[in-house]
Amino acid sequence: MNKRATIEDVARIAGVSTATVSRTIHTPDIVSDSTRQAVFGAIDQTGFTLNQAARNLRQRRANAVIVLVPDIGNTFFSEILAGIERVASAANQTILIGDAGQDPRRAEKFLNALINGQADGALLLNGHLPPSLVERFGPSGATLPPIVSVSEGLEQQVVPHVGIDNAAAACMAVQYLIDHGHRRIAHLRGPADNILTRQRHQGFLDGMKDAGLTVAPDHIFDGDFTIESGIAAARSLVNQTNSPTVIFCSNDEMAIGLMSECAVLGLRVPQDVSVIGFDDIAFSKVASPRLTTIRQPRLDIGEAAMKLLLGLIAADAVPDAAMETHDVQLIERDSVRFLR
Amino acid sequence: MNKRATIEDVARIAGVSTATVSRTIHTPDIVSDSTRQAVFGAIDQTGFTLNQAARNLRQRRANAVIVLVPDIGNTFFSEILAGIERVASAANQTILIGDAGQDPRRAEKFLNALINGQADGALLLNGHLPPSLVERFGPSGATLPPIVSVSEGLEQQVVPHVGIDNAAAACMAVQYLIDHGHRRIAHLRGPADNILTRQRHQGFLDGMKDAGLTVAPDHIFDGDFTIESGIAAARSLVNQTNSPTVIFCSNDEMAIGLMSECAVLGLRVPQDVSVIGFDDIAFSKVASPRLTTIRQPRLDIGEAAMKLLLGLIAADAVPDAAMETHDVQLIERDSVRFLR
DNA sequence: GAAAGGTATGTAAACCTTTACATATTTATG
DNA sequence: CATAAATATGTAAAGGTTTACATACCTTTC
Repeated sequence: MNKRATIEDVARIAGVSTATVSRTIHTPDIVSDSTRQAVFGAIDQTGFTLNQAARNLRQRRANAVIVLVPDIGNTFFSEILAGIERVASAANQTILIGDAGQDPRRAEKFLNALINGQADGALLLNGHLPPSLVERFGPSGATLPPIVSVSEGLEQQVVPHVGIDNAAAACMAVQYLIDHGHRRIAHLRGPADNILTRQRHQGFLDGMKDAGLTVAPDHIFDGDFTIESGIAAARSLVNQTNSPTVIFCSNDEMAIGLMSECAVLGLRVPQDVSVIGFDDIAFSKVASPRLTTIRQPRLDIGEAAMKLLLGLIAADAVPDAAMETHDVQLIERDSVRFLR
Repeated sequence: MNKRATIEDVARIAGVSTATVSRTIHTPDIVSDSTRQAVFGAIDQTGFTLNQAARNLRQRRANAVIVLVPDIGNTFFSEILAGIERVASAANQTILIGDAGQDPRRAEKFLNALINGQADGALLLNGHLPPSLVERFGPSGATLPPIVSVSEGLEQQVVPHVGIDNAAAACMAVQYLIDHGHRRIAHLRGPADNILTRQRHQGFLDGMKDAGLTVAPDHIFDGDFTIESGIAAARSLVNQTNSPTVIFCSNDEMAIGLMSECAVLGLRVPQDVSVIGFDDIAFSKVASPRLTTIRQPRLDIGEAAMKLLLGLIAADAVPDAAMETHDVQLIERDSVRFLR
């Protein structure tokens, strides 16, 4: 059992001190040619790699960030993750992914990584900053560690945020529907405690109000961002007397579930009822009919968030509440009918 | 700037030695009641948390495993991940997720975590064990660190594997199609260099052969597991004279893309052509028509793989080439027509 | 040729735990 | 009551880096 080579082994073989080895590795330029050759030779010979735990301990830095997602099995998040991953990897940062689920205690547990030195910063995709963390770092979170919220904003936005203007985007969707002759517009919302739900619903209401339209109470459906809740919405829709001409769904999963169930129930989309979604996930362009929706630049958002976080970490800066808003785009496909 | 509390601070406040604090934290039972109280009191007072880097360094253990996926934005992997995550979290293990993409160098880079002490084991979902790693750990990989391959087997299966019997599953799909009266059966394959592609294609060929059926050369389509390649397959299908009655797609993404494009091209599924998929991703049950497919128990596979890996790590055992095969299930929906 | 500056390297402390070993105290045993 | 065993705690080394500071040597400059 030959144990792993340490920097000391390399130093001995190369005939230099450990300090020189360390320098050779991190700043090759400052050592002499002969030393550099000797050290790299010894490294090759021993198969040495730096022990990260020792490095992290000494530097008091983890070179890792934690990414907290509400559901890693959800394609929406996994594409943001891909953006995060890309930037992290380029910056030689490890990402620790935590699936917080619905359990705030799990979220808290993951964020412990910030305190115990496992991570230098955090990306919050689940819209919740555990109060205990804020508490720990003094009143008003004045000295919070580097944290950036992504996509879902926080109740108290005490850290920078990267995402879109959800209300404006929802309002834009409504305007598009109105332009297409729709008046009886329904909204299938997300889960009640979600901040996106509120923002998008507000945008929906604003859009309706701007156009002088009223919203029938039974034109507001409650879902939870899952395919299943879209299916359920279709079922309650079909029993309705004063039926809407179009349903604005707060995400694509629900829209796709809803359209699928409409087909089962004999309701044609868009002839009998139109549907518009939100997010533009990959499957939206192969849904039946192909789903008109609002595209979020998820990859960009993930990349931007990670860059922002790295900046925060590098500058050793305390996060403020700056917002970085990315543009959305309405993707016109076949699920919204033009009413004459 | 009050720095973080160390175990020494806690020891001082509690009036004990650092060794006792460490013991109190990890094996509370072996210290006296009064000591325990004093230590926990001091911990609360200081807000102390263990520095993981120091712990990892001393224990020569990272309490983390690396998970290598080919594409984190793919729903198929993200559900396996959810299973992995669940078990890891219960065992207090951190998971480091690496998106290897198509670049073997990136995979290698991530697996460095095994060598530099950042991870105690690895879960390989991308079907490739970098040769350099095997080389490093001696001939025939006799002393490889704990590694388990998941879903995609390795060319040289030198580590345990958790997945399904892909050939048998593909064969089962073919039999199902034959039972439904199909004879001209096509196969839309995955990317050429993928081991799943070979296994599933072999199963397809076996199933055809068993039934005494021949496969027309132009009934083999090449895809790459993406929605887009399904769309492309539909386009080449439509130009064909000797057209198949059904297409067995090597995954659901391609099947869904194919069905969507068939609709665009005026080809009705399943009246004009039937489709069967593989994986049973969430969107398959809301595709149009609802997709008949083969379900892989992804959550189970993820959980089983992680458990296996943890066992390997705990036992300090060298992995062998054991296989753990999970059962698949044919999910019958509406995309395969019963030919009279 | 002495002083100053630059370059390359070495020495040793620090980072924060865990744990083998030693020691002190208490309890059980004959 | 002496001894053995069990319990509770302390001491100090070890884990593998990085880095402030010191040192040695080589150039340059006046």
